[in-house]
Amino acid sequence: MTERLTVGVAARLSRYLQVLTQARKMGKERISSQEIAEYTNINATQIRRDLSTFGRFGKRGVGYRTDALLEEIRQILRTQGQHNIALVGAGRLGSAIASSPIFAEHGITVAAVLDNDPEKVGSRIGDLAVSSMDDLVDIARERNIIVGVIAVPASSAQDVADRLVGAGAKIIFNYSEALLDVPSDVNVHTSNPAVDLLYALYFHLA
Amino acid sequence: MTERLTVGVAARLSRYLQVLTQARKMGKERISSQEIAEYTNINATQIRRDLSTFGRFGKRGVGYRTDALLEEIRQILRTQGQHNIALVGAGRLGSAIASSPIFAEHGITVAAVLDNDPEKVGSRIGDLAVSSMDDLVDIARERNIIVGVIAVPASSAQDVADRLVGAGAKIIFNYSEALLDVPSDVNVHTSNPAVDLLYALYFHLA
DNA sequence: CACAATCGTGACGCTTTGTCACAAACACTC
DNA sequence: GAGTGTTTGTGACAAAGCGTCACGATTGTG
Repeated sequence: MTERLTVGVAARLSRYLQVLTQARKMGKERISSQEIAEYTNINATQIRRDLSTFGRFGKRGVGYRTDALLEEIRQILRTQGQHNIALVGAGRLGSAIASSPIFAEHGITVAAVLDNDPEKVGSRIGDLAVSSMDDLVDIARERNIIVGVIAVPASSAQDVADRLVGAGAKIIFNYSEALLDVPSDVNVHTSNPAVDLLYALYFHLA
Repeated sequence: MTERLTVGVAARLSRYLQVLTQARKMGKERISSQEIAEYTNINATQIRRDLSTFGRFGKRGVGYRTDALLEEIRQILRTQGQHNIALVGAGRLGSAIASSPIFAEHGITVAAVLDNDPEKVGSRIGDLAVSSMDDLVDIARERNIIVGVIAVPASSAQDVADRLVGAGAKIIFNYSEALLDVPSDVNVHTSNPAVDLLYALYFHLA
């Protein structure tokens, strides 16, 4: 067992993953640290240093093989397998997430879409049927789900979070504005585009 | 004119902003560095240090006044005003973004929704009419827009990015998987939930 | 073979962050 | 109004992380 990566390194590896995935899709077979640097705004030397910690993946004078490097990074992050996630909320945002191809590319499967609204239960989103919230516990157990995504209005977000935790979720992606109260062994990632935007604006104006 | 903040400080201030906004909505009039720390996983001492760089906003023995601190931070980030953004893509994701209350709370107005599809042009999303992409340049000039949000499939994302740049956009939020090529004075933020999820998974499994 | 490109890596200094410690200010109770 | 507990503001210092320069090693190309 290798030591645990620091937050910074893991974050940068994730960025590399993102760039490499896209590069592969665009048919690029090789990529240099310089090119990755342009897309990520991360220093090229830093990139090489990050990668060389885990092995010699590149060829001098040539660069890295896109495919191979992608696999290496996934291995480092130990996320090569298939992961099932549960999505709560079958509204506009939920539908958008469920039908996005972005997850499948990274080995993540939206294994269930759930909603409280009886009218939505049973309807189809992509090739998934919307399940009732009452089935959450069973579904989570059956499909080995530890990641939940919350795509409901802020008013019911805490309730959904409680139920996800009750069903065994350990990682929650929160797309509502609500601040969630969860046990300390559960990890919440709240995404707030508005705040990210203000952050970006600051650097633009400076 | 104060000096420019470092990336780290600005990022943390943004997190505080997020927490404070929610705290205010929940009717909390005062908040302590300790409480902010619990929601952000940022050290309480660090929080106090960050804030004290810009003034003495808190009261010893009491904490910070939510309202006042919120305003202070917005002032530090120089983002108190009203900001107009253009949203391209009137599909599921676009609609979800356009009708989210999350932006209004932070002084950000979705000033225009645009789409290529003639069938969508003219239809309403919330209280906005969808405009044609052809009107982008005019709209951007009239409403002083420098921020564009891309909510279209990856295949047309680069095209949209080019047109946004042509219309004067300096900050682009990209919700597609595509890697975008833009001039160096334009700032691209690509959001990839799948990669963020792998990142979170790594720390869970470790 | 000469040359250009690119990786891998040592070295070093700067910046940022984490942490302990503690005085000053405030609220509350009795 | 004295005493107690809470919380901020801040100094000091150690640890970690990052940026950068430099340079040899390796590979592809003409």
